[in-house]
Amino acid sequence: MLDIKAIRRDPAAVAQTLARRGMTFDVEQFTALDARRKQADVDSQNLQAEHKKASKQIGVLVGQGTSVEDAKAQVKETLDKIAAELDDLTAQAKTIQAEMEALLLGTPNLPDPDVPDGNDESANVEISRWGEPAEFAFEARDHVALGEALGQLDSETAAKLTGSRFTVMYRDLARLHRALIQFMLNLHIGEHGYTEIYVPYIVNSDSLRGTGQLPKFEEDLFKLHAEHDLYLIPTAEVPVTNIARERIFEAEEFPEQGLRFACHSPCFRSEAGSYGKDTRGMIRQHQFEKVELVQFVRPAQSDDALEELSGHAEKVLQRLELPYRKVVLCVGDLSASAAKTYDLEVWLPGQQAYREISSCSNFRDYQARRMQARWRNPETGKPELLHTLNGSGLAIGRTLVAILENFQQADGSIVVPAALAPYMGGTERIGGQ
RNA sequence: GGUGAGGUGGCCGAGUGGUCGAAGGCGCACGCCUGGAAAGUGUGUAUACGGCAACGUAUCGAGGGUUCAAAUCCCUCCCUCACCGCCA
Repeated sequence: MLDIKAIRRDPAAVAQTLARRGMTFDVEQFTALDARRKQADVDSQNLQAEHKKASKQIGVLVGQGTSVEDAKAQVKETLDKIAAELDDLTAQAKTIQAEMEALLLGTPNLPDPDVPDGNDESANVEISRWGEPAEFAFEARDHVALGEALGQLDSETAAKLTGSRFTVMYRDLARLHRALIQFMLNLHIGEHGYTEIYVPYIVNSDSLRGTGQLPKFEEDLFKLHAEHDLYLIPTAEVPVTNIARERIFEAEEFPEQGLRFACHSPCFRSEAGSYGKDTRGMIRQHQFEKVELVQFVRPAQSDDALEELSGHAEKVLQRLELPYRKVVLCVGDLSASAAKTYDLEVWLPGQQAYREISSCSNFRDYQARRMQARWRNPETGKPELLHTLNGSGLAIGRTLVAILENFQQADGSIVVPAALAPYMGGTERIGGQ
């Protein structure tokens, strides 16, 4: 949610910045609505004050010994006059208030000035590359062919159990999948200063509103058939970020470098609107695992924090010896809540392409304002909105895909990256022998 | 799942219809006292919105209702605790 005060200060500038996203922010509509809101507020509040005063007068009179009936009679005329208008005015004020709320909730974040223009991913700008895509002396296969040949990747059985876009894994592949989770968590908590956290995988609608999945993107979520609004999490970002919701961190519990949480969780996405996309293999599933990094930082720190956080995700790829590139998303590819996003794209020999494996974003105070996530600034003594960031560090399924494809051998076996050795119980190669 | 008791300010806790945004205490801040400290003592101490300000409005788990007036009464829901039942 944007700061309504900032919009008031310079609505044209806000409209101009949002126009970069291809979004029309109607300044006149906003200004008019805001003026109506304020007028309705003032009017109803004044009337309420009068009403309250008259009511209290009854109390005072009764306290002085007047009978209740007599006291009522004395102020009846005033009260009747007020009552005639009051309901109408407060209802009006509420409606306008709700309109404004809806407008703000539906308005996306302002992209940072250094985010490039563009309509879609083709306009994303590459920042760096790491590693060399391997040259194979044989025809590189994709992860589906490799996994099925090993007899360890089985989408057919998953389709029987549930449906499309699910996977069953066996033996070393299942273990490799688990090893990746352990490896990533240990790296982030051991070397990058993150606190490990475990959270619910089912959240309420307040949490989803806080991080921005609601109200606009309900169709991407799995909603539970329950009396109250409960959803499967689409990412650990939701529960982890929301631990700060409606909370004020005191300065001593909010260190200079901010709060960092690393969380492994399954993620559930309906993938509505992605029919036909990535239908083969494990790239786009309804259920996948991810290690998520979430940071709460002081506003002055969030620029640096994004660089650091994306660096933490990069470190995972480097340790796993997976070639990748880093891109900054253009405005058109930026999610609604984000001010700036780096994507890490890993090289997939099976597709001869770089594919997204991590997305690291600075949300500035956009999520924090929705959540009322604050810290007490010792300089002012006042609660102030903090900044939130998150990034995948990394998506497990896609990392598994990358390992299969990048470490494949001529005989179809897979060499296990050295970094995973401690987690694989001595297995250095999957398949072959 | 059943039964019972509860949810009030940073914390504890009083308040069962009327000058209650809320007694009292703790904590915290500042001052006095002191050579310094402790003790003592005085003052202050929630958040949001509107207003230059005085101040106004809202918030006593959430939502709805009754009433001139609700922390207080009624309804629905959520949560916590205790006991019982069931259970990975």
